[in-house]
Amino acid sequence: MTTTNRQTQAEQTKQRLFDTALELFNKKGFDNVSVDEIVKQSNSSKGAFYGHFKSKYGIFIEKFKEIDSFYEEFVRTIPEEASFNEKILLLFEGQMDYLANILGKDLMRTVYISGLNDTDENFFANSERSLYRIVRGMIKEAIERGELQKDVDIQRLTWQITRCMRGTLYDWHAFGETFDLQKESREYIEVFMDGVMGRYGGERSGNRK
Amino acid sequence: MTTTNRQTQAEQTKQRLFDTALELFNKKGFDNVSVDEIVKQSNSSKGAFYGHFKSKYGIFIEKFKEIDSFYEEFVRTIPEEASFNEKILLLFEGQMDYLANILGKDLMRTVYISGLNDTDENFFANSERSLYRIVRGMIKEAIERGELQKDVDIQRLTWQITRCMRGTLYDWHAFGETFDLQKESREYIEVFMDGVMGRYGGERSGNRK
DNA sequence: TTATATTATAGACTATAGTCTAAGACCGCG
DNA sequence: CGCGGTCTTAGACTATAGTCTATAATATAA
Repeated sequence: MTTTNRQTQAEQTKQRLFDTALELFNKKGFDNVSVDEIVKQSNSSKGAFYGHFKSKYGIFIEKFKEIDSFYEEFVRTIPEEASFNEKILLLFEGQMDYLANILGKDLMRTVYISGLNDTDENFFANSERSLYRIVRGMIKEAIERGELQKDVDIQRLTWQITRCMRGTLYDWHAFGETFDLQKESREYIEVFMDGVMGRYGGERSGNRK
Repeated sequence: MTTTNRQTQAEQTKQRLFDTALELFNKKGFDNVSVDEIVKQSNSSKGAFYGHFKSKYGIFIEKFKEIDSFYEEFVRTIPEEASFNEKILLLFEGQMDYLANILGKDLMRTVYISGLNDTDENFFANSERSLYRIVRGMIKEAIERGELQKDVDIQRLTWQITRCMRGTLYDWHAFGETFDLQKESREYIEVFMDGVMGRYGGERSGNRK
């Protein structure tokens, strides 16, 4: 199955549309860029655009998916010996930093809007995302180390912990400029993790239960 | 400042648009109803529509605001003697029931989309909402009763507890049909409240700290 | 190599949310 | 009563996301 010339061309067209769109979005904001503008500046066409992307949102969603390689990189910087609780806190910190400073608020807003529109088949619900695999891994490790009880429902806890992210990120947009993402994120997950450790903490976690 | 005939007329037009729109939304779904269709079926016009509502979303947002009178009613059914923790759990249960069975998922979806679009001046961020006043009231009461420590940051805790609602409701849409709102809501807030009581619980709460 | 099938792209077209302006109806005031 | 001003509404108009169809270029198979 060798790559034909035509496929290469198509890939280049897609890349050109992608780069141009991102550049325009960053310069003028998602809402102030039209698809016509993107295709014109890419010397391309509507047909090409919608052949490569499902919608205008598709550009930002594709960019957003890069976050998974960030996660993979980032977890490697987390010290092996840190406790489960510390690891989760570090993950939140790193993630929020990446979202705010690399991807940006406008991109995240559109991704969250898509999550509400494509009510099925959206990225959040895909349990194979790196993020979910990483959190599941941390939970499994914590169980092995006796930090969490053996009978924790791993999948459920994964959804719950990542829901803390989604809730905080939603509020980041809903609450406007005054919202301090890092601070809010940390304070919130700290409380939640207290609850988690109180409920599911194993013998090695200092849990009194 | 007596109500003029003209104001009455306008109010009737608005009401007609409102009722017709809701009827159509419920019948066909928000995305499958056009504003043209609404105004035609209301024997009205675009000008009238946009004179009364800020956008197509405005209809559902206005309907959503009715939830505040529901909250006011509902809290009166919560037993005075219940603990802070129990009160919060009951509030969540009642709320989710109302949202799922009275307002409906489609309405909630559009309200949550609006929260992401009108990044300032949206309903969530308005701290005078009944919901927020009620939660603040519960927290204050819990402090008075010694269930929470005296130095709890009331406003912060209010935002955090209600963020549990927002996170869960976001997931309700993002995770499609398999998501059991009541179950997810309860399990999530239980963990969070464990964290809250562990951190901020007073002498009367059985907190060991 | 030629004929047939496939596919990427161009761009006209559609659907629809929201804007804008004019006009008519009603209001309050003299 | 009548006049100037104001509010409500009608509906044409604009902007724009997304669809659809035709075409040309390329791939494939004989």
